[in-house]
Amino acid sequence: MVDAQEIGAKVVRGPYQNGIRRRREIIESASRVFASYGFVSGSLRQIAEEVGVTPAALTRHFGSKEGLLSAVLENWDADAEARNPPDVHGLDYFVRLRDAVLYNQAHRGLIELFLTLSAESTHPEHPARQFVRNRYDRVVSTGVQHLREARDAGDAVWLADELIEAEVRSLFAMMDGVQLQWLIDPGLDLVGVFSRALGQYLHRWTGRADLVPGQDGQD
Amino acid sequence: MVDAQEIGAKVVRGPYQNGIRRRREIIESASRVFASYGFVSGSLRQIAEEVGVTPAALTRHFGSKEGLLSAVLENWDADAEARNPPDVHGLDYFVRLRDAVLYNQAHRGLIELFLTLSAESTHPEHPARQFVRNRYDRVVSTGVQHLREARDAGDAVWLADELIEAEVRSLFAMMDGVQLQWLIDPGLDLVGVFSRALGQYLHRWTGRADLVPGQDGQD
DNA sequence: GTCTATAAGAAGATAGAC
DNA sequence: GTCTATCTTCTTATAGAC
Repeated sequence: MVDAQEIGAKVVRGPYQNGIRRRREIIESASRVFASYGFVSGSLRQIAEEVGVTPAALTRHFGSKEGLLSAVLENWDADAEARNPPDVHGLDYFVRLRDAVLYNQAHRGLIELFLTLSAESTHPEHPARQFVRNRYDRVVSTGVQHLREARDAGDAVWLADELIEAEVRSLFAMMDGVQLQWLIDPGLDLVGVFSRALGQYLHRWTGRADLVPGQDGQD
Repeated sequence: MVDAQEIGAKVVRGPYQNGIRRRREIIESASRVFASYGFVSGSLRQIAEEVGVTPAALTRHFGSKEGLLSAVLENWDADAEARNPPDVHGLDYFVRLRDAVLYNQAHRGLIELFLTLSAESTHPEHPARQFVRNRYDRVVSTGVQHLREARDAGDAVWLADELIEAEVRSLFAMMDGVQLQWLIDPGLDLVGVFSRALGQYLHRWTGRADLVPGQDGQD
């Protein structure tokens, strides 16, 4: 990689550094605002105020409000991708979901953004519709792949492929739903309820009882 | 009941009838709009246009936009209340959930309204926040009550009360989540995925295998 | 890069005519 | 009961100064 400051034998004192930092600040602020108010109701003004610039600066950076949404979604995806280790396979993938929920509990904005945009993009003309749908397809097919792997390796009981998809879909549905309940009532023992239910899925798939956590959600 | 038209021995040609019908039309239209766009983004203009009146007529009827939301929520609650038969107890209550999902599938607006408002009211200052939270508490405690009843009658295995609440919460979470997936991708076999997952809960609670439906979701 | 100023429109709500 | 007309505020986006 060539350092941008040395291109053309002339040292360019960088406005770039500031621009990149600003861009990141804006995306983070926009994520918060879209998470709280949705894309339609969240305003550029609000985001600009949080960052400490004017709304005009935002459209300058991202072209339009939808451009900003795209940047937020890309950022979200990249974050999520970077977070899950690539060497986890089969049943371990599902055991790890407990960590994902733990992470979400500590980063409320993430799950808020996901659920808010998901519900909102239910509408056919929502700009994030395709993104949400593709993401769900990806998540489900990843889950299916891992459960199939576990089955073929003999770690899980035999399940027909259609049943595997139904199992994976209902597991992720439960995960989303519990997180929604937690958003509505933060007093809920999110990790406890989730990991117990997760344990029931693992128990059913493997026949092993040692995968069901205690009632406090600890192993 | 006294007929309003006969009060005071004089026949009053009723503007009431029209008013009541209008009111119902407005509430139905508002339910659709709030379901599609959420409360914050859904506009009085849009609703007024659907009904064929001006926005001023709406604020005349309901005082404010929030007043209209209250009417929508009350209407929704009353509908739901009227729909579930009161003589269903214990395990039957959960078996009936399959019918509820079937009904929701045929009335997409209902589940759309619920999920849209739930996600939206995640925000502390949303006017429907308390309503959504109370409704969830009611749903969960009703479920807990029925499962406890089943347990005490010997229809379900013994489960500690805290475990019962976790089971009920994860079941309703799964139900919401599957419905969300269906809203995002209407091609999904909603009833199939749900009733299979429901069957797994019933199977776990009772030990009976005959409660798990076939892979096509039929009994 | 960020600003001010402003365009062009849509929002909720109110006043008063009919 | 519903209308028209109007008020105030807020929206996204653009033009041009610095």
